[in-house]
Amino acid sequence: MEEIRKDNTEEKILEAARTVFTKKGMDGARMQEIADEAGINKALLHYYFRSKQKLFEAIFSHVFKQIFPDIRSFIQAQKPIEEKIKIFSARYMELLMLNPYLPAFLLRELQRDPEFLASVIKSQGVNPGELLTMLKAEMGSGQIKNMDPRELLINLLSLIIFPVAAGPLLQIMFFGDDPDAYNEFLTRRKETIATFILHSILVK
Amino acid sequence: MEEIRKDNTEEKILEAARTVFTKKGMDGARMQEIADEAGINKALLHYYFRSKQKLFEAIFSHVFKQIFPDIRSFIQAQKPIEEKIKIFSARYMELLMLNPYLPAFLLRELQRDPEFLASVIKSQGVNPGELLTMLKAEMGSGQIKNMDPRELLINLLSLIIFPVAAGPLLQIMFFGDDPDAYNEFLTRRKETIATFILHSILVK
DNA sequence: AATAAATTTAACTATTTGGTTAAATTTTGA
DNA sequence: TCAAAATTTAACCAAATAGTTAAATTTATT
Repeated sequence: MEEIRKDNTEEKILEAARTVFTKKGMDGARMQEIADEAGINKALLHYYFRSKQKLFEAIFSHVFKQIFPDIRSFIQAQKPIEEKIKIFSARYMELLMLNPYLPAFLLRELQRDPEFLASVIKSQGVNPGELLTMLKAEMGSGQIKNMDPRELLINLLSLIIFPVAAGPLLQIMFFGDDPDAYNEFLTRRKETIATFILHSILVK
Repeated sequence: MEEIRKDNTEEKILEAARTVFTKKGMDGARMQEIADEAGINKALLHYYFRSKQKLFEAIFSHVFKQIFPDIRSFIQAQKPIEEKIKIFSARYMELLMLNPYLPAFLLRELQRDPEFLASVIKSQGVNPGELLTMLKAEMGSGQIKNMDPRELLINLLSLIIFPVAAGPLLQIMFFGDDPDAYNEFLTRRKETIATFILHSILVK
């Protein structure tokens, strides 16, 4: 059936575009390079996606969904706050370690075109309200210290995302330019982030 | 004297280039736009800086020095660790709030060309060794909990840099797209970052 | 005033790049 | 086998852009 074939080619293109776009950004990416990476020619690339912009938007939305996944999928409401934070940071770190280019790509593009970002956020229905409410509840029940829940969540995201986004820099400055040493560090972080945060916020 | 005049124009160019490059990145920046921003024409721009690459390298090094300033200048060795961390995060936050485009610019470009980054780091003699040694000493004397000092320093940098780098995103997602609310948040952070960290690492 | 340097003007080159086109070929489903 | 869809080939166009050039003009130095 054409559909399978079409899906395959479309998949190949999207995968290739993701690779090139996340590494080089919208401005640095070349349609020819995406075609090469997908193992097709430029004519076919435009046959599937009319323009670079269209292709970019498809990639951006996709990547955005990836990096703001459905939080409910990895937070179980009934678990204690310790578990929630441990699981959240471990899962998120794993996600980023599999896609190390995503954070810096997102940060770069959202600076280039904040309006587009806003439209994606709206259309995607990203809403941290639920998470914030949950944190607020934990504070109300005295499990963790009282503070602006946004601050706590942003701290958590900072500790998870920044070390991946700044990977090349940290690797050189702190790990003797050794990718293995850096990756071991990231792996350890899956646990140490939660520890670090919990030490700070748990009411003892 | 020509020197003063030359300096003025060169300064104007560097300032303009900094503005355009940090906002749009190497790939997105246009020489014409830099010339316009500097209030000169393209011919003169090339008269001062032979190529876009040369100009970019000048900017990158400059920006890099800014964002990795001489740490000794704002950490006094004799103060207790609480003070050191408070002052460090407050000063660093102030620096970034005055230059909000720097973090995302750095992250973007270091991903585009890690080799160039490495050469800049070497030539600039950036070396966190001193800071790490200081932290290790504080741990040895029982002031703060024992941990990998790199982890502590990276946590500190994460909490400071990420919320600025992800500014446009956070502003939309957490602050109702209100720049004032977001900026107040950043201002509060000058203190809350230190509090958050100290709660986590101080030996009570 | 004379000279040299800084700056502008404006046209131009060469290259890159996104995108198109049309014809040929291959693949696929009916 | 036939028709439609997918893919390739190869040439092409138009726009953007980095960089150049040379002459004219302005500004500063002596």
